[in-house]
Amino acid sequence: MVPAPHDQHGDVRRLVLDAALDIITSTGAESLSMREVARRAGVSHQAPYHYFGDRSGIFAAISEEGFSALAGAFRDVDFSNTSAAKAGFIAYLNFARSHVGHFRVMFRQDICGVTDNEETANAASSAFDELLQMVARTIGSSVDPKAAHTFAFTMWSQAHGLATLVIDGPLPQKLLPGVNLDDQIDAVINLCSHMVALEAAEMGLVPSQS
Amino acid sequence: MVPAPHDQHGDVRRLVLDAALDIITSTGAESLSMREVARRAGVSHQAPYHYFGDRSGIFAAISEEGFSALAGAFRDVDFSNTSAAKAGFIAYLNFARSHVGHFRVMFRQDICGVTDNEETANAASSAFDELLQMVARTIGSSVDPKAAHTFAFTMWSQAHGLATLVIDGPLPQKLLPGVNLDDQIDAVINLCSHMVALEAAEMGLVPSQS
DNA sequence: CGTTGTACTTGACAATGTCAAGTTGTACTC
DNA sequence: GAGTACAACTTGACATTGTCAAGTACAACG
Repeated sequence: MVPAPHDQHGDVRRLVLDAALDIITSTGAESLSMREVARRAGVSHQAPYHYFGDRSGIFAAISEEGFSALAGAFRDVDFSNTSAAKAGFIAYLNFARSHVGHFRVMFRQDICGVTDNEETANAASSAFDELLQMVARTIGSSVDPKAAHTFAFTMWSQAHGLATLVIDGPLPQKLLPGVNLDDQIDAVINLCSHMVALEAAEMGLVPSQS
Repeated sequence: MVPAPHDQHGDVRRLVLDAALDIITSTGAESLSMREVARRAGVSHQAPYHYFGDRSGIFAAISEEGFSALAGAFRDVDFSNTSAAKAGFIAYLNFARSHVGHFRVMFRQDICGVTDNEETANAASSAFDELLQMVARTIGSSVDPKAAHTFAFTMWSQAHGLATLVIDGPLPQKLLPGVNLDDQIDAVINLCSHMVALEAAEMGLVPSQS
């Protein structure tokens, strides 16, 4: 299901995907209608089906794209100025906030279809691998895999929960008066990073940094 | 829009709500069709509209119910055996896993409608208040409100991220071989609680407990 | 006994998801 | 260079959906 081999005029697949992302970003994934997507992409109402099979095919493609981009974002993190943990949190939040459409879809396997698309699964796996490497940077690589996994799930939960509550959840409405969203996010990230550093230090593997 | 004043035969409102929750729990919120709900509840295809106005009205009602139940779950937490933090994490996860239908809806204001239903907002507020109390139990009540808020958002993010990744996300597929889901969840909760306790201890407000 | 209001139901219609069957153009063979 | 094959669409059709409008039934109140 790779892009067409001979695509002469404008890449319809991309047009469709971008139209879908637009809709998802502005009105959410549930409101995505195949016909509306087609209309925005300027093609017939069946063209999207040609490329993606059905709605969940579009979601699966978006999900794959999202996980690839997330893996890339992790890979490009600059660890020189802060702890690996903090840099990771920031990268995750930046990704979520700049890829709202992708983010809203990629963790929802209920809408990506049970047809757990292989490419999507691969993209998700490589993002997870990057996460594990970030964890290794934080707690060292000599820890046993079980503990490393638990640590990874924990950091992932922290970042993911924050991103979710910011994007779709009620966090922005719960801000204390006078505190703006960006500052609040920073504060939470700092606290998370600090807690992670304390834990890592207690594990005796790396010195507390940050 | 409280339940009808004189409801003689079986409570249709409840039937509709339960049918909706069934569908959401098993196939997700997007696949909820008003007509299917009506069919399952054994009423005409317009009965749900009478009570809820439209789709988002049903979601708002479910959301309200969910936040009330969550506030109740927080209120009923037994703090005698563990730290407040750990008890809170456990309560949150238990709630999410036993109320999948509610949980899938309540944090998605995109589908609950912009008509931010007042009752829903109140229910959400009281759940958040309970959370703040739990935080006060953890870090003491003498901390300034800004720091307490940040702490609350942080713990909420941890719990919420974990719950989300477990219920709709890919966490269950990323388990190490030989580790089961419940044990992994426990391990993450333990780590989170420990980190929170370390942080609280460092803040010098309460002794590290757990 | 008439009025009012709630709790629905029935009917209708435009829009949607999706199947089936065209149409067009490129590519490759013989 | 005619024929075949195949990708990349389009057009048409149909059951199903969300939602508006109008009806019916029945308790409560005066």
